[in-house]
Amino acid sequence: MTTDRPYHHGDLRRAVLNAALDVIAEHGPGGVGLRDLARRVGVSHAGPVHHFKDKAGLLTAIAAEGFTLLADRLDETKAAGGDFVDLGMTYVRFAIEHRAHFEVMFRPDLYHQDDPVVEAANTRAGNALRAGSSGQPDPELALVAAWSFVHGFATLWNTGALDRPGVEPVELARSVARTLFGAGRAQ
Amino acid sequence: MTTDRPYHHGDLRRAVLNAALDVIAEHGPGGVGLRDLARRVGVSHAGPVHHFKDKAGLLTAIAAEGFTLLADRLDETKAAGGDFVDLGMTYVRFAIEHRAHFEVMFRPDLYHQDDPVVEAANTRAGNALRAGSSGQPDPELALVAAWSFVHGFATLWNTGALDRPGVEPVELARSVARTLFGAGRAQ
DNA sequence: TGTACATCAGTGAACGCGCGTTCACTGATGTAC
DNA sequence: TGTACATCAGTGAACGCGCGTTCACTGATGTAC
Repeated sequence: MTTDRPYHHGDLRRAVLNAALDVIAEHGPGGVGLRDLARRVGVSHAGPVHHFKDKAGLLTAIAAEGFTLLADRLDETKAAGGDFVDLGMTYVRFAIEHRAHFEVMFRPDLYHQDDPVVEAANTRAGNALRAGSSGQPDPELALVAAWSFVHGFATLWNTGALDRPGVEPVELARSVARTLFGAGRAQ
Repeated sequence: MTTDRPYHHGDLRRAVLNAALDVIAEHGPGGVGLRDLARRVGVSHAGPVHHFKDKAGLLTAIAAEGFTLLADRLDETKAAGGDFVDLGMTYVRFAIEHRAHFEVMFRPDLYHQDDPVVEAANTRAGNALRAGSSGQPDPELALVAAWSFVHGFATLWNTGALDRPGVEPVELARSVARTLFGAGRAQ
C-alpha cells in the first residue's frame, strides 16, 4: 500500500473546504469533523488544523466565502440592470446552488461573526438588498418583506417542503414574487 | 452526598424533553446528547433511553409535539374567525415562542419522518394553512407566498438578523403581511 | 551552477473526553385474589 | 388486611469509538548570495 501521494497536497485548503461543503450539504454543519475531513481528503488528521486553526476557523472560512459569493452575485445583478425581483431571485438561486454555504451563514453561533471578511461581505450583501428596495413605496417594510420571502422560500425548498415534481424553483419563486412585488412596477 | 432523590422520578419523560428543548434553544439540535440530558435531569445516563429508545426517538417526540402544537394553534385561530394574515401571525408567534420545536421540525434528517404522530400533525398543519389561502386569488401561489414569508421572517428573526431595538416581532410581521396580502381584502 | 538557510506544509504519537448503545440488574408500584 | 406476582422505571458497569487539540518532528520548497 505504498500510495505515491506526494508530501505536499497542492491545495489542501481548498480540498478541505470542498469536503466540508459536501458533508454539510448531506448531514448539516453538525456532521462536520476535522478528523473526518482529513480522512476524506487523504491527509493526516492534523493537516486541516494547519490551515484553519480549529473547527470554528473552518466554518468561519465557509461563512466568509458564502457572504462574499452572495454579495458578488447581488452586485452583478444590480450592475446588469436587475430590478428588485431580480435581486430576490439571485438570492434564491444562491441559496439553492450553494446550500452548504447558506446553511452555515445563518448559524452565526458556529463561527466567528467578528471575522473582518465575514463582516465586510455581510454588510456588502445587506447593502445590495437594501439598495434594491429603495424604489419601493416604504423601502424599509419592502426590505423585510422581500428578504423574509426569499429566505423562507429558499429554506423551505432546501428542506424539501415545497417540492413539486418538475417545478423549477427559481421560476416558481419568480411567479410568486411578481404577484407580491412586481404588480405596480415594470418588470 | 446522600441525595434523597426518589428512585422514581415522577415525570422523567417530560423532564428530558424540557431539558432537550433548553439545549436546542441554546446550542441547536446538534448540541443534544442523551448522556448530557440525563446529567441535567439528575438521572442515570441510561434513564432517557428507557423513554425514547435513542436520540432519533427523542427528536421524533419533539417534532411530533411541535407539529401538534402548531396545528392546534392554527385550528384555534381559524375557529376564532381569524383570516389569512392572522394564520400567518400564529405561525410566526409559534416559531418564536417554540423556537426549539420549530428548529427540529424543519430538519427532517434528524428524526423519523414516517412517525404516525408526526405525519398526522404535519398534514393537519398544512391543511390549516392551505384552507386559509383559499379565499385569495390564485390560492396555490398565495400559499407558497405566505408560507415562505412567515417562515423566512421567523427564521431570520430567530437568528437575530432582523433584530431592532424595541420592535415587537409579530407586530412588524403583521405590518408587512398587511401590505403584502391584506391590500385588497377586508382585515 | 551550487550551496546554505529560512520557511512552509504536513506527520504521527499522545492526551483526555464524551458519546451511544447494550446488558443483566434492582427498586418501586400496582393489581389480583 | 395480607400476600404473591407482574410490570414498570431507573441503575451502573462495560464495550468500543471518534473527536479536538497539542507537540516536537521531518519532508519539501523557495530564496539569497
